[in-house]
Amino acid sequence: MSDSSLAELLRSRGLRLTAQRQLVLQAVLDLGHATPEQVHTAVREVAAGVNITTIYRTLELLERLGLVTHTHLSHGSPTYHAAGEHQHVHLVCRECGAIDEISPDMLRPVADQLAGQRGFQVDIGHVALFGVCGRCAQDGDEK
Amino acid sequence: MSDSSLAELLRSRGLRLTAQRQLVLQAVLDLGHATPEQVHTAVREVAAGVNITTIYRTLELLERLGLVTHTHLSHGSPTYHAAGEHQHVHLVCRECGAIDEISPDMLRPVADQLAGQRGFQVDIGHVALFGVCGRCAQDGDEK
DNA sequence: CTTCGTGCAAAGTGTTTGCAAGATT
DNA sequence: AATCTTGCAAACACTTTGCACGAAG
Repeated sequence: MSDSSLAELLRSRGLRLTAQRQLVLQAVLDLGHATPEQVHTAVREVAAGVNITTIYRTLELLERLGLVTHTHLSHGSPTYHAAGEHQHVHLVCRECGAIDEISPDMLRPVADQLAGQRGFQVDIGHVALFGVCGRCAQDGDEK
Repeated sequence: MSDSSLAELLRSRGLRLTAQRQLVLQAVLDLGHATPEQVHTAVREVAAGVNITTIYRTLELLERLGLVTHTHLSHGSPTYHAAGEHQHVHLVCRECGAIDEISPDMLRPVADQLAGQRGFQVDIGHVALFGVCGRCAQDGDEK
């Protein structure tokens, strides 16, 4: 389904549809959100020879095309999402690293306020809230 | 002022008070928020020979001691803050990279809701909201 | 004088770049 | 056939580790 839109987007810019590009996009769609490394692993399950360099280049390309975006959750590598999909806000636990998702509606009032006050357009689908999750908060109390 | 608390914290754990540790803490306090590299630069203005390795190790130590924390704003290096200081929420512009700060009060309702609903304790002082700042939003429109 | 901390150099990650061979249109 | 893409290898930026010397308690 999104293959056709990928093909169109590429064609309209004089770019080419390749197996790698389809596979990377498919991997991001399948994985929900994933690091370049995770995408690489997923892609290689189907096409063994694909190089990590191509993953990076393709993710960047797909982002320029507006098909995916990325966020930075905690340390290390960025996480890629399909763009325009069910957006979500990430809750990242500093203790255990768990990543939870909540509806972006929760932040809408804040986003509206910021847009009104200073014209800042919050990318509401890619917010990460750091903190301590319920489980770890309990564990901490017990100590 | 915080030198004394640093000294106490170190002593209570059998660790030693060194010039480097004082300087790194001071740099973080002075800079408000800074990357390891920026801390390094600041420290070297006072003590030329201090190695970047020591900056990393000391920031990690100060974080364990609860004196500083770090966040990830956009790509690249983490940003260190004094812990417990005037907290702030970061607005990071995806286009121009500008970092703005707003009061954490704005997020308090959201934080309270999350704490109530699922026990997630948002680290409200270290939230980064990504998006497009007012200036870049305008520029984008004109294209 | 004992143990901890630092500097230095080297090894690790994760990511980007240059270029020739290969694929797509 | 023309030009975009890929793979490979090397370069990079940032961070961590091992070890011997130096410093703090």
